[in-house]
Amino acid sequence: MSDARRLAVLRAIIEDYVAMREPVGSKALVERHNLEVSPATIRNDMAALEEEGFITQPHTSAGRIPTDKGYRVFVDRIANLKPLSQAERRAIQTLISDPVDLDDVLDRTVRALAQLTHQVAVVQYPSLSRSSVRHIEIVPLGGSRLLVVLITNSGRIEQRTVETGFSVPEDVVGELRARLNEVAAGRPLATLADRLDTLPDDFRPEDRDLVRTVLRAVEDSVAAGREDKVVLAGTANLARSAIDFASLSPVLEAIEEQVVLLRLLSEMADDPSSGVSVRIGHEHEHESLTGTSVVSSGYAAGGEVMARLGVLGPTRMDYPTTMAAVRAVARYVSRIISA
Amino acid sequence: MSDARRLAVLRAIIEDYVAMREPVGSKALVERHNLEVSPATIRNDMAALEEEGFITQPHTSAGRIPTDKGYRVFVDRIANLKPLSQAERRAIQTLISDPVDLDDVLDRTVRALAQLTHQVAVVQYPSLSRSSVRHIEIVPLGGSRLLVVLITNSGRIEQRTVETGFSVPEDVVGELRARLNEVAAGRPLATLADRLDTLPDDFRPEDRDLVRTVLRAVEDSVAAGREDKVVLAGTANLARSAIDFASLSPVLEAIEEQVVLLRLLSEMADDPSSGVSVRIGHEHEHESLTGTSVVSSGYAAGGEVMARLGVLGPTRMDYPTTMAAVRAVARYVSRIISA
DNA sequence: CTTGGCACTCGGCGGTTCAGAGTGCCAGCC
DNA sequence: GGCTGGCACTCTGAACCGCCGAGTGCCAAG
Repeated sequence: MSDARRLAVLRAIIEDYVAMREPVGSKALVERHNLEVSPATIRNDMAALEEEGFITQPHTSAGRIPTDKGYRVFVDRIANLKPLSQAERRAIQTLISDPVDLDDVLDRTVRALAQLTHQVAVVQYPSLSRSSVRHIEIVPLGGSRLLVVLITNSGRIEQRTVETGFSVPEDVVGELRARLNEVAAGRPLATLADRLDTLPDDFRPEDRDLVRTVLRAVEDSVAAGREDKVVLAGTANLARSAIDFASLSPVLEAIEEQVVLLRLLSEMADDPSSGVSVRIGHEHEHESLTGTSVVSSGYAAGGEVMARLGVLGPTRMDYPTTMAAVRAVARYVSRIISA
Repeated sequence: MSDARRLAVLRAIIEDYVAMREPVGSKALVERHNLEVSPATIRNDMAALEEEGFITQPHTSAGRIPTDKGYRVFVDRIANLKPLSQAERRAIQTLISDPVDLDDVLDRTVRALAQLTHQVAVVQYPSLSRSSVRHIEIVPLGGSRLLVVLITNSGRIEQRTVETGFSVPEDVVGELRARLNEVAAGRPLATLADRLDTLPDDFRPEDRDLVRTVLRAVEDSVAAGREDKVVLAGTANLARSAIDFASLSPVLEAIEEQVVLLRLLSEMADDPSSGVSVRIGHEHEHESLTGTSVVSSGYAAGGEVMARLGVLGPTRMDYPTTMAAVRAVARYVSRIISA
């Protein structure tokens, strides 16, 4: 038995199933793909493929559908990324052009991704702990409250209101700001926590408590649970792709619980050759998301990978196109952010 | 015919229909509510109510369901807001406690609202044009770019990167910041545009272009389409409440298209007595949202109404409870923000 | 190894039947 | 005049049935 043909059959089954959304039979297969053998031969191949666990029958006397394992070998060994059309490339550029700030970039990015893939798109904000300080700003809010604004090299801006316990004179704020930036600017946020104890020593004794309060606010931004943030788009695509109600609800819930999404993304590591990462169906740990695949890619700011973006869709999805779109968008947004 | 009883019948029909999600018949009605008349009598009342357009039959020989008009008189004349339970009040306070900033407040608020009402919740960010300047911050980003950060009295923070065309010395930035805040602080953003032409005159001639650039960035934040922003939660509740697929898709799309949501909210004005506003089914103009009602309320920062929050749900919803929840959350968030 | 033939399986579709819930109407009653 | 019980009628939804067709597995022959 030709091993190459069997893979061709698997490919054909997946392509047809993705397109038609219906179990595909041996006869339809030879008609729509020029396999140059008879249906009976295909049936033998199918039996073998089923034996190996790549395809399955919903019930006796129905066609075959791919299993998660089947999709996996399709992604790994059979399919190639399908290059984006000229129009699609232009669409990405148009959609993400002229952003006014980071929020805007990510918002447009996630929309572009949703539109391109017709699926639910997710974009993670650049990780704070992997960013460095561009500027720390301190703004008196009147009374004894200060607003601490942290601006990172990835363009992300975090703010915290802090209660100092006493009113801070304007000139002290000014000096504090100047000194703080002198010390912190350019420094990775992750290393700031280490110096939290020693940093105040550089300041006048009477200002040290104040410095500690401000630094704690900065550190707090990076603290667990605070630093991660995602934007979503394309939820409406769910209604189109889902077949039944039951499959829709758990996905909506996962989307709502952004923690789940974040865990999902952080579990993934890009394939070095394609630059994207794919989790198919039960490959991820979330029971309710069986039937859902994730295609994601890291994106970079200033050369270093900062966060991930990607899409969620039914395991029955067009992987080559989706993977290509995710990769293209990730590359483009990296360029924009690093600029 | 007793007019009071007819309203009681309408109330009973609505309550049962909301609870059971099925057309309700005359017999079931007398059994579940002590109306103290026979089913036949109720049938006469029902015929009259149908005549007036408050209820309708999906088909002959089925029970009755309320029409949008029926819900309307229910909300206006029959039902009272159902006070929240002690547990619910506590839930609101717990969910929205200890916010770190405005984003956090609104995020928690929208989640609380979704959880309380089991529906899709929407919270609009405080309107910029109704806010005033608390502080304008200018941060050099290196090269010829500046980051302009606008902080409003409602706690909202907007940022824009501007290209000055030349590198601006640190001390000019410092002076600019100081002078700008002197002039702008406390001033309503809406009036800032008016002074856009005259403001630069207060500065040194060589700095005026720079001032204009910065001011344009501020003004740009308030410009149409930029200033409106919403947060959403509870999308997963849709899957629970919707009966069929067709009713779900348009709502998801409207949610995606935040413009639609914003228009929807801005069309509404609070009833002075209850403090909330209700749009039922076709009462709003969006064809695809027939079948969807909106319950919303304005919320205030510092005494003035800044924006709206509310929920979207099926016309078949528990209005008394929903309205009470929306009102309670609006009041609570107003208190938090104004603090 | 491939192929045509063949018997078998099973889901989905259309048609039919049936019970139940609900209605409208009417005549009688208070 | 409004309320009520009785009655005939309507319509949906569930259950049932039988058939068609797509699809399979197996086998014997090429």
